[in-house]
Amino acid sequence: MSRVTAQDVAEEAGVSLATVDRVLNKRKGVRSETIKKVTSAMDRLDFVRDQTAANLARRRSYRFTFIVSAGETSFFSDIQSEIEAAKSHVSKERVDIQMLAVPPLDPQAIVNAIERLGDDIGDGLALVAVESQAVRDSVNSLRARGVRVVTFISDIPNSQRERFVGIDNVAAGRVAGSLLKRFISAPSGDVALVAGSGTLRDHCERRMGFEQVMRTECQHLNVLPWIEGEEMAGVVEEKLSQLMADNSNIVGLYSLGGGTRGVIDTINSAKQKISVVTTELSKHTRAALISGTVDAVLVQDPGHEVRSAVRVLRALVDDAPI
Amino acid sequence: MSRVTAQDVAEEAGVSLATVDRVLNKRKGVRSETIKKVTSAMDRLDFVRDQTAANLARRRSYRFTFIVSAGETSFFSDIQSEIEAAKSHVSKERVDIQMLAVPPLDPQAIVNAIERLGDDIGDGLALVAVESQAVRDSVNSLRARGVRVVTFISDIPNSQRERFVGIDNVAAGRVAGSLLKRFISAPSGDVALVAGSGTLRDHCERRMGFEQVMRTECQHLNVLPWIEGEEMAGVVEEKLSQLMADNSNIVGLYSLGGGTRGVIDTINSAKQKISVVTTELSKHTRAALISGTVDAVLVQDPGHEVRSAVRVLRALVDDAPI
DNA sequence: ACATTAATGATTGACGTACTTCATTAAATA
DNA sequence: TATTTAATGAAGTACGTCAATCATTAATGT
Repeated sequence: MSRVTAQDVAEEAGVSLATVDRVLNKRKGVRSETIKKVTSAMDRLDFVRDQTAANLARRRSYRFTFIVSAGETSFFSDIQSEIEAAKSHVSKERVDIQMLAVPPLDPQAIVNAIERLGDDIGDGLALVAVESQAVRDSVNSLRARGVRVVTFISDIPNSQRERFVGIDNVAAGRVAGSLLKRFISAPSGDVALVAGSGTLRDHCERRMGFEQVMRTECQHLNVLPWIEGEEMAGVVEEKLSQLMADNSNIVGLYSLGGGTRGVIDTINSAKQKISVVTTELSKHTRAALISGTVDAVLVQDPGHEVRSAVRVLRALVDDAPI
Repeated sequence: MSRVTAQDVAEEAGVSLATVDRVLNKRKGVRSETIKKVTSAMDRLDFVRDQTAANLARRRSYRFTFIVSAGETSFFSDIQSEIEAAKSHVSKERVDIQMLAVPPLDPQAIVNAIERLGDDIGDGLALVAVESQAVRDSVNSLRARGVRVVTFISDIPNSQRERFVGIDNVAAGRVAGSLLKRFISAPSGDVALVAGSGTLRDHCERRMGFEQVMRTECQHLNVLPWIEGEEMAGVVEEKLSQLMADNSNIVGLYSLGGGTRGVIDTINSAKQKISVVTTELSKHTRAALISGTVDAVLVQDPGHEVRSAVRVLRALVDDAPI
């Protein structure tokens, strides 16, 4: 009934506990023949090493850092509270999480934060990334130091980050596109795009997916150049109301992240009937969904993302399959 | 740097380690005054007890049982493989998971399985429930024995199950309804509903949400009595093609779970143009989505559900907040 | 003042693994 | 054969907590 221990393996293999330990931790000084004896005994007995006991003995406690944007959007404050929640949850299992909020859309701020942390960054970093060569370099040098790095929400491809935790943003953009296609009944017209910034990979990817659909399936619709709101509702509101004043032909809008509240306020005070698809579920979008201002909201669950990031980082540190 | 231990707390409080332990485990024989000294020392030092070390000392290993339907739908086989994946993942952390697949839609099968398991059920049970008094009683008696029980995917309200892990099915139904509303351009017509069974709470709830939207926002559409496919593609295909042969006025269809493959096959071979919304992402629905047979698929991520169930069960056993 | 009870300390051996040290054995080399 | 080298065993300490035992001290009742 009770679990198989390394001691059991030792007996089964006819060797000493010390040898099993040497095999387990890949230390030298064991003949390949005996290694085989031990490993075969292991899977004969279905041995799985008790990672928690191992961590105890190693006196290893995982230390992870989360760097997130301090944007004023409720999406990011949601993420922060989810990280806090995860933190107190996993602290019972010897994993410490520290969170750093940096100014949004500022690659240098991220780089500085990483520099300032130094070794205090711990065993792993989860990063809401901004695409920039400086950040990429920073990530790569962390990896060279053995720090495990994952990106979440927004990715930095071509960097040495080991994983991206999050949704398939291109697919999300495509879904938004096909939804908007259905919602728009007008025979033709313009479609507005509102985003946070072109340096955010997730925004670019959603845009890609969206434009794919528009190009192939909605020749009757014309996608306007996107509005960059820099994660601030005020900026979005200003730029968007300007755009809508200039252009009375807008029939649809896709808010693909950042400053959705500004979008909602603008649409509310406008007279045009516009079909709207947004990202991020918050109290604002929820209300707008119910009132009919917004036709659909594409949700990503921040709690899920945070927990996945922790899980993946832990697996990376343990060299376990994901 | 290193973590605060119970020993540190003892020194800070000016008591012995034994006393701290008594407080920690709520054992008797400590004056309430001393309890206060200890607890205040604890939060002065930010002590969090190392749950993994505690489990080791207690030689506690969590044992959970998952009971799922052995339905032929790919949704359930997905769930089964996700459970297998979770199993090997958490086995490193002294939690053992056993999975039992029972015939679908058979409350008695669930009850029998629980009886047969006896104490072998372990510390907790995660159950894909079928609504029935027998199952409810069975769950309640488990709870009385101290076994923690959560339902997932489908709930059994009014039972003593402690949590439901899964999506808000009423909301999912509403989303399906409002999507279908947009997709259907015909001025009037009938809408077909395909489900697994009325004894599955999740199906009923999705139906509720769906009909809510239809009733309030789609007076031009008439929802037909639902088809129960009993989780078998063949049955669905038979009943649905019959229905479509009898009724040429069908303009929309909501497949709210179970036997979606049958729906797709039927629609494919029919000549009518019908707007379709389904649940469960699988290779069939994916293909149908791309080919245009299906207009939208509402996904729930089985891996996420399984991991949540494990997490919740563990927290329940530890008496930790969720 | 004495016996009784309750509260606390001190100590110890688990739990399953990591890691080190020292001794022993076997095999390879001179 | 003597000597070096490599492989293994045996034994111990540590990690942070649990749980039990026994000894000690303080508070209570008679």
